[in-house]
Amino acid sequence: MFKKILIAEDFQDTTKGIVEALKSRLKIDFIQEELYCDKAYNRFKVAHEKGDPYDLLITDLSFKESHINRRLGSGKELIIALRDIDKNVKVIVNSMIENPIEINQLFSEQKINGYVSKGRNSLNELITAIQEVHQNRTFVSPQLNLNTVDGVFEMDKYDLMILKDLAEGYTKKEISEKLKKQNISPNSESTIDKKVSKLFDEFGAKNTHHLIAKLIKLGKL
Amino acid sequence: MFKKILIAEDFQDTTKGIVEALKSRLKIDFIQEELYCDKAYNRFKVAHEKGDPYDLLITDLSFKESHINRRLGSGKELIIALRDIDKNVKVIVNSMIENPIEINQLFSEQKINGYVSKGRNSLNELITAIQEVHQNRTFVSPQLNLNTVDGVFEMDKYDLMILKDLAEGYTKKEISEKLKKQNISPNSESTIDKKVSKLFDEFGAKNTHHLIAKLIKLGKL
DNA sequence: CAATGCCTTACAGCTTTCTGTAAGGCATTC
DNA sequence: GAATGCCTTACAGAAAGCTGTAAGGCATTG
Repeated sequence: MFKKILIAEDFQDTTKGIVEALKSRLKIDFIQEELYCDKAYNRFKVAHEKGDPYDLLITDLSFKESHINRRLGSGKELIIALRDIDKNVKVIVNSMIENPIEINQLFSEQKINGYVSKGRNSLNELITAIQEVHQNRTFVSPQLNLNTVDGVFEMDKYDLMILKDLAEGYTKKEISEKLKKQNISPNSESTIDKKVSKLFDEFGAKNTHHLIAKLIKLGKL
Repeated sequence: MFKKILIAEDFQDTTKGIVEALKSRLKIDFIQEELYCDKAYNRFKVAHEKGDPYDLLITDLSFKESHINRRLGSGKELIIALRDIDKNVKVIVNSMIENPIEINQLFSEQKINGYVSKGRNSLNELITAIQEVHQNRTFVSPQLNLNTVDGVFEMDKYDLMILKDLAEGYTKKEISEKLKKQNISPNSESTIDKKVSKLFDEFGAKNTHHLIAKLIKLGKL
């Protein structure tokens, strides 16, 4: 099992939960917690130079801004920086972000080894992820759907297009005209009405204001 | 000190971190964790009916959606429901939300006793909050600026309040009525219209959809 | 105390949103 | 090929959004 683990996570309660689980369930005794990306980076660098490197990083993606220490502001930046020091160190991301595109990029570009989506089972998933990654496999929280990477969005893509335009202040009439110009069908104002109304039900929104707000907060727009 | 504490929080790692801290630092031995609002509600209700009620609730505000159990979808809804059972139970909110308006509403309308903003020191703050609330005082994370508690809102806060309600699907008529009920002035539909129109100019938005989208992306809503 | 400017409010009108009904196109099923 | 279901579209009416005008309140200024 991993000997030295570095945790970068800015929520104190979350960090403590992870450390507790790692110690009790995986019997890992060297765990370093860091609340800031820069500090995590320094820890990692120093350990590497001393010839006693960390062999696993568990990091969040989003970090609150702070007045000091702001060279590295996100988990992604941290990973990129660490990859300059050690190309092969294992990395597991533990974050509430669920955007498939973003997650896939982390695997393909930052070469991360596991992705755990924070939630009701995330501590158990993290344990599994660590075990999988230790066996040189990758891990992704099962509830995430990373299938829709290439190509087939179809339905959703159409809806998203409309919603994006609405969020940018276009009226439905304007959107209808826009679609006609681009030879995209369906394109009637009426159909747009129906589509959006259907989304009200799906997302429990009262009206378009509400729907747009919800979708942006969900990171879908 | 509190004897029975109920924790409602859907991130498993966070929950474990809190439980660990409460047990080790406050020597509280009866702690119930729930990952769903509805389950927390049921726990609370049953305990109350049996004459062995919880005396503190620690809850998050945002909960991930789930397929089952969706009567209560947020911490706020949970608190409102619990207040029907027990008007006086102490409540501490532990959330990453930092919007002063929203937080003030929780104090004034839901009568919460403490608010801890998740972050690099939130576990320590939570411990302090519990001690303060146990002494019948309130607690708010010091980094939060909740100056504008009673009566007189500043320009910005007033505008933000309106925008936030719009983003939640309220119509301007409804918002006007809401303001009148709370004795906040100005409160006419007309004034709300003017205020929002002015914000269109300030933020270069074409209409309300656009404005809401921009403000959320800017992190102001 | 008259003049000025700013804010609040009411109202009018015009546009957009939202919802329901109805008709036609198209594919599937029996 | 008749029946069925789903999607697209048109249209209509009610509600809400948006914009401009006008009137009154209130404080400031000269």
